[in-house]
Amino acid sequence: MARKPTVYDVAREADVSIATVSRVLRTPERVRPQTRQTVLNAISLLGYLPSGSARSLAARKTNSIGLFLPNIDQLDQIGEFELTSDDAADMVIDPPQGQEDNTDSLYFDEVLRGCELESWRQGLSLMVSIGLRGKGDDIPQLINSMSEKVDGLIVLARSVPDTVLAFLRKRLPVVMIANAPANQENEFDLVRVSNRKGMYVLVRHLVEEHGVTSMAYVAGTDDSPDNGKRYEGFCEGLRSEGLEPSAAPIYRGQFSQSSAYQITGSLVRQGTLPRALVCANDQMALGALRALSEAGVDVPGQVIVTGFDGIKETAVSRPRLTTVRQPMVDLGRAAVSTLVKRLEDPDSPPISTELPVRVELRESCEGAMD
Amino acid sequence: MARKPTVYDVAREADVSIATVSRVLRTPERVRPQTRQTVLNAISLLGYLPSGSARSLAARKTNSIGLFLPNIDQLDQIGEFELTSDDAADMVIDPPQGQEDNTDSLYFDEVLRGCELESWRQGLSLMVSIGLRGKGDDIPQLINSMSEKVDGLIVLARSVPDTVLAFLRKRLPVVMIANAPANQENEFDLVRVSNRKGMYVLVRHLVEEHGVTSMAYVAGTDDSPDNGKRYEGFCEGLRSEGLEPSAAPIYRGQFSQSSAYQITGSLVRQGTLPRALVCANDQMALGALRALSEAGVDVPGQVIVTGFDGIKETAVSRPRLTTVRQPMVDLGRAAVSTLVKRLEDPDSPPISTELPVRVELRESCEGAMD
DNA sequence: TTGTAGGCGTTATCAC
DNA sequence: GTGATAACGCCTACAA
Repeated sequence: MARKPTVYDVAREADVSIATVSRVLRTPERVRPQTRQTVLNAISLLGYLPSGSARSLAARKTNSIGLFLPNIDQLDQIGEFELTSDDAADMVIDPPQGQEDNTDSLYFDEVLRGCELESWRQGLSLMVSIGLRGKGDDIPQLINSMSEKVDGLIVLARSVPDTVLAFLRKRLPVVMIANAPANQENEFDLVRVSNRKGMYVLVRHLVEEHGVTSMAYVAGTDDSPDNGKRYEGFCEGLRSEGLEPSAAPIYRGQFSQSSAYQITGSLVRQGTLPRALVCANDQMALGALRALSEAGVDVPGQVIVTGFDGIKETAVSRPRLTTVRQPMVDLGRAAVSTLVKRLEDPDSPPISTELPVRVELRESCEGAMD
Repeated sequence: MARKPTVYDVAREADVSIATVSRVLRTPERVRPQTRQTVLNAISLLGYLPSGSARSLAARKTNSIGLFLPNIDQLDQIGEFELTSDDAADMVIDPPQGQEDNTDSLYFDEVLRGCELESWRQGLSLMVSIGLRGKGDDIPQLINSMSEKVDGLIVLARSVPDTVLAFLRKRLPVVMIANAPANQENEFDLVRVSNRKGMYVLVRHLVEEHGVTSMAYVAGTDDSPDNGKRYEGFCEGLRSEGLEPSAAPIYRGQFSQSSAYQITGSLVRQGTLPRALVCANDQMALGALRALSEAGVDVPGQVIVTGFDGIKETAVSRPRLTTVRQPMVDLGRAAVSTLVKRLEDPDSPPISTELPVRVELRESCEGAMD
């Protein structure tokens, strides 16, 4: 493979000017069919492929967009990767499961799918990157890696530190998925789900269909807007049923299985289990389920448990978990769609979209009133 | 936000030449500290961000690589996406699970993670795209979308038609994950796992530790090289234990849960269940498990079941499934690593890497001999 | 150490 | 319908 052919090579081969070659590619109808064919032949003969860089430079846009996902694991621990061909097979007995946090990645992967899909439909290329860790030192690296190569950015909540976010935002359009930094909600293009409404509907269902009057809220970290919105919905749901939210205990978890596992364990030992444990996410609901199962507490007979997010495990746990499913793929698609709008019209006011969620009823609350 | 600032703006602001600005960015040590600082100030004052296109054009490389994943769903069915803000929540009872094929995506997502990770480590940007469907019509679209913007490509097996693959290969470096088109195995840079060895070790384990002498192979589609290699390993395993491979029945599935579910159901009804069902992938093993469970057949007591791939469900099924785990993240990392080598040295001979797999023993074959 | 100038491969605006 | 030619924003000898 010699040097890559350019328009000049094609032009020479077809005996036309480079302008004509360009036209054949961009506006074929403005070229006489015969000339066009000659050029096309030359192109395929030489195996010519236009240079994206040159094209982007001239057109002043890249037709690419970037997506930042949160970093799952500690990237710090990632070392060299050694390429060694090794036709072998180890054997292990009952391998431990991965860190529980990994299941989060499912969420992101679906969002990614959505972005991929919609970018493809819109004729855009999608550039993907894991987010940055805390230190701002990585900014130069970030710049080199991505933002200089795209027309706009999609950022999943908390995948990029606020300072970096501010930096990027000054330079190119940014769409946030899930939520913006505190107090800047109406300055960003935003795509999110109706956390509040989902929890609201769920709580009302518990009261109306299952006669639950005593429920506790197992919260996530308080700095999470998701958690905040969900708690709001929880309170509103209670209130709309004539129940007093302040009478419902809050137990503070960390969005993790283990946190809810411990909390639930304590409640069992103290004998202070409510009729229903409403968890701020699925991971915690699963943790609660595990603790209850180990304690021999019947779900949903004695205690109802609900989650939030709709991760895959909810459909295979025992009992299967009632949850509020987020439309993750649509989140991605909506984000791309929003970004495209923003690129077309840079000065329009912020676009905010709230996608509906879906309450999915399963055994963990089913038939509990009977 | 006015027009984006360029080197010229920065140069003017700092009262230096554009060459100096460039040097500050690329080779800071060759600039007097004082000048450097002036330039840096101007840069941050203006919010200057170098243009990736221009840089790539001048440097004759993009520092980006592309990844093609197979398209999961039928993209044809994907329509417009309408942006509508809708603070709502539906409710459904016991929603059906997604199409079973979706679990495949887990596999790809992990590969993607690996690519992402290693690209990041190597300072490269990663461009992601779902593959193309059969028709070659999409080639122009493909060209515009991706190959013109990257230095090299990573392609997951069967995510791109062979014809398109041939086209791309002529124009830029391509690394295949899993396997190359038939009869071209030694022309490609390849990264794969030791399917053969994994199955071999598994089969020997079944014979030696569990005394299994009667086993059946539940195959995937025969056009799959994976399936072929695994079957080879199966046969070799038997042979090495003094058993005759041709005496072991093959049941032809489609890599899908339902196919194995039906096959297993038939075996139950016919009363022709072997001591062990060795499945070519996890999906089929799960299907078999389901059929056996419904028929009241004890696993592993009466029948041992094994899978291949190591998808997440294997760790939560009942009983949990013995399987051969593919190091999916490492596949991705190895692919990027290979591509980097190829880019550094375009003319070296094809690089082929085979990563070791890991046999994971769980209840579906545990204690079966006791 | 710093500046000048040519080139990277396209697109787009003019004339012809 | 086609062909010069000037951007596009950056890099990099080569000079100064």
